[in-house]
Amino acid sequence: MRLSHYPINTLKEVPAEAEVVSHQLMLRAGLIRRLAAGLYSWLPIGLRTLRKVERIIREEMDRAGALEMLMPMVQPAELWQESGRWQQYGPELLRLKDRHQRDFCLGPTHEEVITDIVRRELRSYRQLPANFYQIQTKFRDEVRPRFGVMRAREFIMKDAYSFHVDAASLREGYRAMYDAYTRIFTRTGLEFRAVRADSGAIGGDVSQEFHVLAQSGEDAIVFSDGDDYAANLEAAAALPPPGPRPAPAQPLRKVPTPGVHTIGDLASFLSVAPARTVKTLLVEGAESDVVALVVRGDHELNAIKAQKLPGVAVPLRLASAERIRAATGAEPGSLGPVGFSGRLYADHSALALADFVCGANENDVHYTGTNWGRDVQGAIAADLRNVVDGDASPSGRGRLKVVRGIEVGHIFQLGCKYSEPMKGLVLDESGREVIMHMGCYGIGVTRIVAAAIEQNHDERGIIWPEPIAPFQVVLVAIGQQKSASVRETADRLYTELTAGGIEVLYDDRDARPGVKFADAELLGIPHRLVVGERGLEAGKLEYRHRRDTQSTDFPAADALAFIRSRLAA
RNA sequence: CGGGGCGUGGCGCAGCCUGGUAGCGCACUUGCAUGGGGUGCAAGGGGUCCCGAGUUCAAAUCUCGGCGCCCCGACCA
Repeated sequence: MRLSHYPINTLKEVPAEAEVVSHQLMLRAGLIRRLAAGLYSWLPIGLRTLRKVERIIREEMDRAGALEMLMPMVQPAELWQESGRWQQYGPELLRLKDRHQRDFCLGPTHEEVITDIVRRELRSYRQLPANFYQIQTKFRDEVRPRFGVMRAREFIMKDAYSFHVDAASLREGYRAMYDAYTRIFTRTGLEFRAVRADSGAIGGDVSQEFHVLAQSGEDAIVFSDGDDYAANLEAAAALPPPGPRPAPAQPLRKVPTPGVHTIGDLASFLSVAPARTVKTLLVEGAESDVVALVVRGDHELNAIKAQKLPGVAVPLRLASAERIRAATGAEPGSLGPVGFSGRLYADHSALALADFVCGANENDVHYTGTNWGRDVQGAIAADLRNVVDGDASPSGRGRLKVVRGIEVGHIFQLGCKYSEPMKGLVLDESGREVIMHMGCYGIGVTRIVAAAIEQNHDERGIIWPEPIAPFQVVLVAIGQQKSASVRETADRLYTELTAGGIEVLYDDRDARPGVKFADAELLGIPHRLVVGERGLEAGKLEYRHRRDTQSTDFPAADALAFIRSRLAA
């Protein structure tokens, strides 16, 4: 492509709405433009990268034996009522009516539609296993779309659905998708990690997420330095500390703590480590009561773990101030387990403490020297907290490390969650009707592009991983308006390289060198070729990789071979 | 949804407090110069100041209502 014929401008200034680098750079480089909140147009250069990502996904899905198809984005309400999600899904599901006042929604995902197709088409176990996928636009009316294409309302997703006679076949199909995903993310050139996940709203039993590692990631993921254990922070188990709890050494004592409402305040007021204190959170119970959750002062409550406990309302909600007062007689900030009469869960680490500090359920008063058993009865041991750096790995080997990640893929063994209510049945070998087992597998295609930039950029702009760069080579002609030899050489190179199957972005604009270099770097094209009068006189061209700090000269005559060798490198 | 902030040429912003001619930088057009790291000079084009109502002789500016967007907290590819 010749830049002189490309009318999209790059931006020198950062648009105010863009907070994260990938969003800023995508706008500045002219890859995307915003239409409305969470809605983006893909401009030609951005679309080239998007298509490359799609191509890699398509090739690997095909190779894994999945069959591509395409389902409508607009879906009838009946299917969603059948699966029960018309009620469950909430406001993220964009609902609409047609001219006959019939209810529809914009598909946020396609389990219902595919299950409907499969239950009509597949009758026999002999047709299984089957895996269907599509690369298609999804719509989720996000509460707060942000970070550009990273969390947009409309986005492109690759979604695949597999169907099996039994759980064993599902596990096999799942494994095949795991392998395909590993190949896909490896091929995109991104640094990623597969982690165990909580299956959340989509449901099912087993699930793993694929994360691109990046400081700006919205998710916390943890892995062990001792083996291959890796999990989303939400799903990472915290082990009970080893060894028995020390015996009580101090008497229970009330101390006034005026104005102390946080663990930080408490720790400095009493000069104790936060790890010697305990915080008590009251949450709504399942039976209109309140449930107390106790974690060590320096730990954080894990909401996913907490809402799985018997008696806790789903989704997890902190109790209101009034309910807290009614249950304890105190305000948040002075709560504690001593004398609490309702259901009481305590995290393993909190339970391992002796002589700890906690609220006294009396405003501005705390206890010191608190001990389980002696002062608090009926605490149920549970894993309630987020793991932290240095915790022992649940695998039993190594220590955990917490890093940030961007979720770009998620695979699930759904089991019969959809096929059962929607009657996805086939006949098995013995002629009996059995419910199909189902897996589903998603990739955020548009999100991969943003994640790639988060992981690969510098102060000058994007640095595309080669497999998904919009062009392989940027050809910069310097002073071609003045110099016929520069112009002719650059034109000839462009023709030659393009004919040789190389994707070249040819900067033939009547612009100054600085402008061209700056744009080439902002756009992040991996290989840069410069044609200038200076080098040409010596029969040389200049080559520089986007990650290099220095250019290298090479003979103008071997351009094609030279570039080929660099592309292969 | 709850809390904070912002809506002024395509983009980034000033002006608003203390009402009276709409301004700066980038981008764009034209000309001249320049020609290896966002070049210089000059001349231009482009704005219902988010919308509506009110106060006033007069509203970008003050008041009220609406809409839109951004940022901070519970979800997801």
